[in-house]
Amino acid sequence: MIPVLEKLVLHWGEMASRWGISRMVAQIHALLYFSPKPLAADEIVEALGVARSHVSNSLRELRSWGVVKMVHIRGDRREHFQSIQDVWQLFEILLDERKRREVDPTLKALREAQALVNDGAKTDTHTRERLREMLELFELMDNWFGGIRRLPLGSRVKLIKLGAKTGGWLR
Amino acid sequence: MIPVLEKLVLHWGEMASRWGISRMVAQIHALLYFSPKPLAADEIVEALGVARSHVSNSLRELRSWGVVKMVHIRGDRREHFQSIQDVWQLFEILLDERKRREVDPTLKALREAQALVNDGAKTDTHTRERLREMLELFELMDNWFGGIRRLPLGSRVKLIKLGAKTGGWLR
DNA sequence: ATTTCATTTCTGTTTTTTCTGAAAATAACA
DNA sequence: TGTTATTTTCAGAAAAAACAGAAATGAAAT
Repeated sequence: MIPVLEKLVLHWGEMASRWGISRMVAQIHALLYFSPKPLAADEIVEALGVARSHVSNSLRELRSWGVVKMVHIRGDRREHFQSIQDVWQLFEILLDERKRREVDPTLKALREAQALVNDGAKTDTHTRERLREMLELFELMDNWFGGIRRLPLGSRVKLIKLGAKTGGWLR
Repeated sequence: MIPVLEKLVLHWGEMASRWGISRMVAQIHALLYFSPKPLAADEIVEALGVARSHVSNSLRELRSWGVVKMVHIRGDRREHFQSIQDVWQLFEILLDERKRREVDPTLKALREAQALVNDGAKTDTHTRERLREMLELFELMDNWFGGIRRLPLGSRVKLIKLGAKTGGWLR
């Protein structure tokens, strides 16, 4: 593997635990994203020095998220895999996935707790107030996300680019 | 523990792994956040049925993030702990921490890789292009975050509330 | 149809993370 | 200062996650 590529793949792997995914899944994705051509499972095995079965399972996970696609290369019997190339599309999938896993379940739990309180469950005033505020925050996040998600991708990108400029918010 | 409170604490614990923190840390924080009064370490031990030492370590972590403070209760020799109560402040700390752990190191790695390429390291054209795009995205995120972070908290909240409204972005 | 190559499933091992309990350290009180 | 209450440190046990390798399944080619 070319040094620069190797460095990136290893770093992706190191970051994996912080991103809440397994190291191998992250490494494989980095490899596919930065590689100039689709790779067969065996080539991934060779590049990363890992068990064939594990590559198979990791690829399944990546495909289930929609960040990696299977492609057929003519003249080769094996399946090949390639990552989505557009960073913004990748970013979007990542964000959706995180919201689904990290926000939605808690929003649900908070609503259920609120429902219990409304039905007269015994609760301290202070607890009730904290619950109300926390639920409000999560509802707001949910709406915010829904709102920005409804815009076409191009507008979202523009919006972020605007916000990145100094003073872009001040209007 | 009151049922509603217990439900919330258990849920926080379940979500912990998805949020990239340990279960106990999350449970303790939920307990302190929703509880009407500061709690002593022993009270946490009793409420959660966990080893004293573990509570101590988890509290240290929470304090290092600044989400939990120590308070003295007169007439009680023991230390007591309470969570920051303002949800927006909590949210902010969480976001800062995540950026620090999940974005900053990768931004650094991407810059280093880019520097290698600029210094003439052998790289495929395609790889180089993917690197450039990915770095651009991360730089943008970094700037965006820096920009919004520079606003006073109140403005940030307003901005999110605006974005949450349908059509709030369309102007 | 059977042989061959490729992929997946499954079981067990290794590694990592979380958590415990005893011992050491620290701080309050008399 | 000595005594007791409280907190922290640390080594290792228990639980969870990542990973390997063999066996089973499936799919193309002759």
